[in-house]
Amino acid sequence: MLAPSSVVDALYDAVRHRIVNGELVGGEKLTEARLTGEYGVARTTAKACLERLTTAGLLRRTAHRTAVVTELGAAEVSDLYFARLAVEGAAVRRLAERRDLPATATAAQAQVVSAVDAHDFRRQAEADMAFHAALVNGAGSERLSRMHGLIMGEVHLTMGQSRAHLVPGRSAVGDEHDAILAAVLAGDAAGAVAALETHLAHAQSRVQARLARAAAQQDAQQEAQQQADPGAAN
Amino acid sequence: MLAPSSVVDALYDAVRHRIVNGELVGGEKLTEARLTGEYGVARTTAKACLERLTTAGLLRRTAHRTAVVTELGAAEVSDLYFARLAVEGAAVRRLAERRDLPATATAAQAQVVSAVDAHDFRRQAEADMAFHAALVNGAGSERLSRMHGLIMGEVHLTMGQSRAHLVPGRSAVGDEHDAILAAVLAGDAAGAVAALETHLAHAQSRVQARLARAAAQQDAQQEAQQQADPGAAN
DNA sequence: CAAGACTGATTGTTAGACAATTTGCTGCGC
DNA sequence: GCGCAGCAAATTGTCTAACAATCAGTCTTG
Repeated sequence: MLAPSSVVDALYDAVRHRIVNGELVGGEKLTEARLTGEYGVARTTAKACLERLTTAGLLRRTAHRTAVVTELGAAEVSDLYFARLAVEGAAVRRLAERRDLPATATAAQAQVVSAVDAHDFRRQAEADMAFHAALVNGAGSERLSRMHGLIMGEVHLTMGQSRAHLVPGRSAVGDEHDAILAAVLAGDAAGAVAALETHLAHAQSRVQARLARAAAQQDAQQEAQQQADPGAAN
Repeated sequence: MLAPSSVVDALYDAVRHRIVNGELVGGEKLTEARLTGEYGVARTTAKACLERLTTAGLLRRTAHRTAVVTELGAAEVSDLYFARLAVEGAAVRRLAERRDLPATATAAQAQVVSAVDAHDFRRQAEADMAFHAALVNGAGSERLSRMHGLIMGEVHLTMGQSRAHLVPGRSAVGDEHDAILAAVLAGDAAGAVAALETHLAHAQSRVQARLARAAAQQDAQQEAQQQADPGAAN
């Protein structure tokens, strides 16, 4: 893993990690001056970095307004997974048609299983991302990979938010990944896509459930606060 | 159509138009200094613009090297259409499942037909882009639209190169568009996707044929030159 | 004739400046 | 007390100028 030669690249990676690791929480503001101060770079560089993070979906920004760390709502998560299925589905279909099982995918899958066994959520998330990226890259379409990269930043975001999530069953994730790989290997395009679809549906429902819990918790907090200080009600 | 409020936006649009209209030909170099001089903007602005054009696929650039206008080869066109089918296919499938015919799509289709009748190739290309964009946007997925935008720049490129192309049959394009819309309206998801697939396949084969002709022509030119000056070979 | 050094062009990054815009606050009138 | 105009601070958008790093071609030299 070589260090990025460009300052903008390095800064991008640094901030990206802080975001997906939850160090920079959703809704937090990120001014150009802040990056300038924290990393000792020129404002021009900071601006370029923010622009990239914005196109990657990790930040939201409109003209003349400060960039804020993306906070995905239920509808947006749903949209994200729809787009994800479109891209990964195309990749998996092609892989199955060619009976081409990318070595990187099986390697990543092994990492997932190992991380699950070790209860290492961070590593599991990374390996899961690597697995899906391997499927798409394995399809050998530069543009499909680019499109995938465009949305995987946001996907990573939903995983960062789930650091403390419960492990589903024993390891539904591992089994579902295996099902996809098996169908690909069998040359069963429709089956592979179907397996991918159910896998993504499960993943999404976990995210949505956690989102709903978080929203309920926040509501409860607000209510409690309101009861303690009724005058401050909107 | 409001003028872009940002200088970078305006510059981006201006250069983009010059590229897709063939004024800036494939392989041509675009330095930051050149934009600075031609448009009277700061180099910072020019650089930001070039970066955007690069992510849109209209330019190619590697670190420390001058950006050049993208020139698509046969393999890249094939890849482009594969990615395109993945995105537009997902959109059309969703539209059919909802039996949702976007008004913008039918409007764009009318424009296509009218442009075909008028033999106005430029307008036909624009309307065709608008039609496909309307299908995707009609699906209502922000991320799918973003991904589509990521590759439509390159698609536009292939159309700009075909300014002088022959009209296929009478208007296969119009009929194929109609077939897609009909299937969507009938709620026939599989049929709509299939219609889209054949449409895109035809479109691609036209582009590839033109590409092959151009390559053959270039070879012939090279050969003639070589015969006139044999010593300069290789 | 080939390998290496030099030169010009180009990009990457920084610093500082100013205009335009947004935002939060202040104070005014009601 | 409340809404609203306006002001001040913060922030972004763009520009100018400069220097270092890198690349492409040329030129020298053995």
